[in-house]
Amino acid sequence: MSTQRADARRNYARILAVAEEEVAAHGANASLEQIARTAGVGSATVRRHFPTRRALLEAVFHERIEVLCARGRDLADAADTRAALLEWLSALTAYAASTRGLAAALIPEGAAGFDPQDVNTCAAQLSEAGRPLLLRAAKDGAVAPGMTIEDLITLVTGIVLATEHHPDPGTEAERLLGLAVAGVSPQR
Amino acid sequence: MSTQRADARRNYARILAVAEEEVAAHGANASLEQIARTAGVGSATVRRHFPTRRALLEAVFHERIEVLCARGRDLADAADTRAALLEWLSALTAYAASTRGLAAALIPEGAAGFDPQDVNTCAAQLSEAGRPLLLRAAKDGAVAPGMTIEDLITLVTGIVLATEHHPDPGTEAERLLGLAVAGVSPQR
DNA sequence: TACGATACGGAGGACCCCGCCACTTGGCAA
DNA sequence: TTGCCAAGTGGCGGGGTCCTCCGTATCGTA
Repeated sequence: MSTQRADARRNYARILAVAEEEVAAHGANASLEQIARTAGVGSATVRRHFPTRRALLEAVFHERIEVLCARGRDLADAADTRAALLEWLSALTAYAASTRGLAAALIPEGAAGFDPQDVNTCAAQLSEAGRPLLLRAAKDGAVAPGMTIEDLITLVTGIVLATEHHPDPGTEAERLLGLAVAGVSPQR
Repeated sequence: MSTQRADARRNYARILAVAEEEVAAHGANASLEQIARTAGVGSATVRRHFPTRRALLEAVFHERIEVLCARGRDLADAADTRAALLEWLSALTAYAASTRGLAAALIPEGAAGFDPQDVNTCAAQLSEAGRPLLLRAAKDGAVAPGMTIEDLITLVTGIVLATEHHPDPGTEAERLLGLAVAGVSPQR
């Protein structure tokens, strides 16, 4: 491993750093060209390290996502399983809403998304982190049956996507999440 | 009114027709250039009739949306107010999920969206149609208080956006809607 | 029929993504 | 240390889009 040349690794890091800022500033489809320019490398180099835009986005968000995963692990043995799940969802929502481009990176690829060894995908990473919380809560009967962690993440992603425009995306997104959690119109 | 020249009106119609197909085929950001080409007009003409991409999308979906509004009116005096609201939401979801680009057109503009006389916006149109249903249901205590029709539409939009990729977007979107309606984890 | 406002569309600039390919450079072996 | 070769680089060109400007054609009317 790491049979990579030293300069290649340096460039990788440089590009990643610049990409972080650029994505934060201009959202999910920041100009790759621009990133290359301010990183001081050719555009081909960017494409070499990150063959697709998604690859770049995922790399950018990877460590950030890790924080959420850690949070999930912390909550894994909380006393109140329902509260734990909800808190994690809330954290996810807040985080996605405050990080430009993250939601877009979470929604699966265009095609009937099955690509080999995509385990490191941000979405998969999050699923791993959240699934235990959902399972525990389900065992306590706190959530509707037949619900998967992917459902929840998709829901959150959607909410964040639809509120990105809003003056205050964060609180708006959390409001809608609360709504969905409580139920728009639960059975009586 | 209609002080428009005849050829202008013809072109408008042609462009709109082509745009419908093109958007259906390639989603919300179909190539305006391409639309102009297959409509047999210059790209400037497209931009003249529809200054912004949103304007074009809204024109494309306007009549389609009207169907949903009519449905809302039909449901306005149903006996079961809750069922009426839910059915409308379901119809909206199904419709948005099966019509490429619609969801994208529903999410408000990038900037802190306040543009004058935007009453004819698709979103506003839908709000008008759905609000009575929500109000009636709320009066019967069937929905959580403090919820606006915009909230619901945003929720649906988000769900559709996040499921667009899915092999079967329609059923997936409706599943998630059902989930949100029933509540992910309602209070006991 | 002639004229003026209205509408058209092509050209050109700016940007972007993408693939190719000749060149440089880093790291290993002698 | 030196030399070599693969790994890595970046610039260039092609194709595409969006957008604006401006000379020109056309419509509708006087």
